[in-house]
Amino acid sequence: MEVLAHHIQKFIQVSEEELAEIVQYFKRLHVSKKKNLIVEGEICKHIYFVSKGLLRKFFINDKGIERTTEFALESWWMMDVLAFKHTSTTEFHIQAVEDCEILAITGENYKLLLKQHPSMEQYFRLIFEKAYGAMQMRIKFLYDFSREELYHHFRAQQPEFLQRVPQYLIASYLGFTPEYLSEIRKKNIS
Amino acid sequence: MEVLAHHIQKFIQVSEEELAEIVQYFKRLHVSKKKNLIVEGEICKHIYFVSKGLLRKFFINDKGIERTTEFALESWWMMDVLAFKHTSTTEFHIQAVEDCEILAITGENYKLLLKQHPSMEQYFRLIFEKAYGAMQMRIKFLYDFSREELYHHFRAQQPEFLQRVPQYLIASYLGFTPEYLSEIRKKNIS
DNA sequence: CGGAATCTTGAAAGTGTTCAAATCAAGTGG
DNA sequence: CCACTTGATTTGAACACTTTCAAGATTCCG
Repeated sequence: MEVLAHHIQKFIQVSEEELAEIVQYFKRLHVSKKKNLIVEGEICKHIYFVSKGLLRKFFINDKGIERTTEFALESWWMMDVLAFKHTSTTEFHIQAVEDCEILAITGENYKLLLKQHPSMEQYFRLIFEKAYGAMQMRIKFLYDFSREELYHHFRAQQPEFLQRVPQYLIASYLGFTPEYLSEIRKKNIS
Repeated sequence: MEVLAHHIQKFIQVSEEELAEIVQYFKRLHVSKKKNLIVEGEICKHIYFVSKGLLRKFFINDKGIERTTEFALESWWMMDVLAFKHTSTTEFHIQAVEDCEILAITGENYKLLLKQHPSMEQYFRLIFEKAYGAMQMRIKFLYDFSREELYHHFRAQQPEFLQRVPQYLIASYLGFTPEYLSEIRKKNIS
């Protein structure tokens, strides 16, 4: 819970007492490597905060191939926002890449939390502003770079993932095949 | 201003009096076709609400080609969130595709508005939630579909744009060349 | 040690781009 | 209202980037 509490304090001013109340809306989950928090077709009842470990979000296309759309590590939020907002079925899987400690909050508790603690409106406004901003830049990169350039950019900007995530998931995230990643790496034996 | 007022009321409960105060934080702009609201390299001082017309956001890549990353029509917000948050230079241009009526708010007024009218925290939290959700789905489509499929999907989901936006901008938005769009269209003379 | 999962290799096939030129459409000034 | 100029769309051939498939090499884990 301390990781979340600390994260909230980075964004808004809130007393220790209120913070103690806030974190009680969350429940703690342990998820071991390769286990799913939610799978395609299920009603999306929670959003997740990573206090330890690394999650990925992916879907399976009509050829049966997994495409990873997001990673989340410590202090990142992970969710299917739209499915959560509407309490509808998700098209995604959320899976642990490493053993994880997760804080989860249900839709009901989310609404209650925002009602009882209006300063959390500001916290989530800031979180979503930031997440939206990151997505706008991500779209730009997807439009600007070739697959090979995406790899070099990812490698330069987020080297921690290369340490913690197997190659075939990196390829899945960058939108190409493991074979092609292998080829790119061969060219840059540096 | 009515368009914005109406939009706010769709998301939060707010009295007519407060609404009247809220809209005063915005200034009204007329932007004629092909004119820019902001260009690459400028400090991003505003976010924009489209009350009439159609905007696009684009950048220019190293080959000098424009890539359109977003469109916005009536009642949509348009912004470079990150540059706005940090009052930094933007990498984007925001341009009118048609003659537009725009409501703009500065960073200072945005902060003031949120401070004076806390219910606007909720409004923007909901706006960003939704925008973030839309982006998550957009990323999924970009990962899931070929360029040709993206066109068919766009055509099916947002036909109003095909009416209002020239083909070369559609191509620019879908991430391919006008020539290729032409080829796709030829195959589907239906 | 053995088996499964991951990573690499290379050739053939596909998807989308580039370039140059032709056609079509639209707005402007006379 | 026509003629002209510019902007937008189409065509086709050659090329580049990325995938597919099938196989082999390597690493990880029980």
